[in-house]
Amino acid sequence: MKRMTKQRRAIWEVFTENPRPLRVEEVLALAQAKTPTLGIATVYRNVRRFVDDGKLSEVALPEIGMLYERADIGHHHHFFCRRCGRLYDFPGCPLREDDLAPRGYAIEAHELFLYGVCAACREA
Amino acid sequence: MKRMTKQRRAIWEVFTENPRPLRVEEVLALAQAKTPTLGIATVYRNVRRFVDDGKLSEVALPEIGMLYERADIGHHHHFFCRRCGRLYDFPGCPLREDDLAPRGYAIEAHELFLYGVCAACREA
DNA sequence: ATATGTGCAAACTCTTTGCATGGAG
DNA sequence: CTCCATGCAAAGAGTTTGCACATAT
Repeated sequence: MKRMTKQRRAIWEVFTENPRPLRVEEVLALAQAKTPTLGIATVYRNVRRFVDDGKLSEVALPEIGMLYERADIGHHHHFFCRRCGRLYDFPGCPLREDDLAPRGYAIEAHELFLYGVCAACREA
Repeated sequence: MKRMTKQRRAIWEVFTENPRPLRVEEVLALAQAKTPTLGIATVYRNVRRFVDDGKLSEVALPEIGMLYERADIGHHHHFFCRRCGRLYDFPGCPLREDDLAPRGYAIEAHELFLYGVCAACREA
């Protein structure tokens, strides 16, 4: 990361101020509050860059698309509320990779997506 | 499903002859062997239709995109081999949905994706 | 005979890239 | 002062849609 421009700083701040998976369009909207001239190509270039540098993780959600969140929050999974459309981080992991593989297969990583109704929507 | 055209029949046959998740481009190539004039728009329209009718399931794979497979093969998960790029169905499921939800959340569905190296690639 | 289905091409969405300008170091 | 980064606009990839023609029923 050679130069810290105001655009790059604004994009990074969006991720620290919003600790959940964000879409590129959300990042653009939130960062434009700080740097109004910001263009979407710059957002794409910077999130890619942050991912390459290990500062952001990609969250590729079936049906929803690619989102990004800070990489330093540890292994966890995601829950998508079908009623309100919000995406939640669920801490922890119910899986042991050793138990998942048929003989001969080596599991190196996994992703688990949960769908349902969140606590807030169930109460409403 | 009002009419059984030769295109629709060819597309369906591709799924019965290839019982694994298929990309739209694969479906097109395989079905064109049966119906050379087949266009890609027809494939898109038909897989959508089959999904709506419950005959195909969508398999939305992070990083890979949307694939389709017969809906009658039951609950299972998918394994992506990082070495050869093949996608495998893994029978069964290591999860109990009841155990996954923090208090107040209702889990209605889940998807699990596994990444690693398949048995064939490990032997090679 | 009639309306659904097809094929083509244009439109659309999401993402990437080329290039001239701007600004961090 | 240099070179990396930005903004714009154009280019790509993947998917959807409008329309006239073809065809299953």
